[in-house]
Amino acid sequence: LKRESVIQIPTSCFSLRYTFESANPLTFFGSYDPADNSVSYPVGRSIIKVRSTGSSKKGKLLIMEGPPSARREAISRFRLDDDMEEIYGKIATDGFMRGAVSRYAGMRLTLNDPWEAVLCFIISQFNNVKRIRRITMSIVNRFGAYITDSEGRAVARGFPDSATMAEASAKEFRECGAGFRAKYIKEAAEYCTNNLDIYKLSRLDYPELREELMGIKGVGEKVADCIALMGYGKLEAFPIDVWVKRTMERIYFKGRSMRTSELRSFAEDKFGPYAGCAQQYIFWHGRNSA
DNA sequence: ACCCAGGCGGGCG
DNA sequence: CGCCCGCATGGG
Repeated sequence: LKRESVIQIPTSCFSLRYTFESANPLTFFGSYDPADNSVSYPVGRSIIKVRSTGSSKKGKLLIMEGPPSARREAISRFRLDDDMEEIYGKIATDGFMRGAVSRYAGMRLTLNDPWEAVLCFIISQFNNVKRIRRITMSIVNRFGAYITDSEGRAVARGFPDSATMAEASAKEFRECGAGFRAKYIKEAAEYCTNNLDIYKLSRLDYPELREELMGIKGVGEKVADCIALMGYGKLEAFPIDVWVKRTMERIYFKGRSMRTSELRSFAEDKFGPYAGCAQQYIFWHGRNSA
């Protein structure tokens, strides 16, 4: 019997719950258990479970169960090496941002597998959070490879890779509830299997990466920025969706209607290299306080 | 019934 | 370029 490893690491300024709930890829294919404040999600052929203890004076403990790689995976996935003092200092520069950072203290961006990010954010377009999760889970449950326990019993499914999904038809994605996005999913799966190795794009800088990603059908400016941010960790990426646009117009432009290009350059000037982190707080706080 | 959702592609001027 | 439209589907 293979014994799963349990690792504890101290964390500071980290909220597992806010991080999970804030509509990032983990929200769409992971699961959160409020009973023990834990998040479980598939990585390869394993399930990783991460539990965060209550606050202590020395910070919280993060307890991980899973394969030996669980520690490294969780540190990467939840960006635990980020210096939140530094980041908050750079983005909490006005009343709204201080309020957002205070209300959702410890909410982190997540860093996900690029294909996970491509699929989740294609599904996200012109959609709502609840339905994004239902569609994503439906696809995982239909196409993901079984994950088995030590006795060979299937306990869950992994995130399906692009090659597996490229063999499926748009009709099957429509049956998962994807609607008009089904054809984008089909084409993206084919493109990322046959024409573009998205795992080799990590070496590109943000502008180059953005252009490459926008070569995928169904990936425009906003979705490309989400993928750059949450699939490649480009913190300067600033995705502008309806909530970010509305909130920025309300807070910074007296309710005037602004072009996306104007909001982008405004954010670049105001938040610089941490614009993506600021964006997550604008999005989530703006949406939940509307 | 009507409006909206972490937008995008295509067509038009 | 910028702007406008249709788009699948389900919840408020």
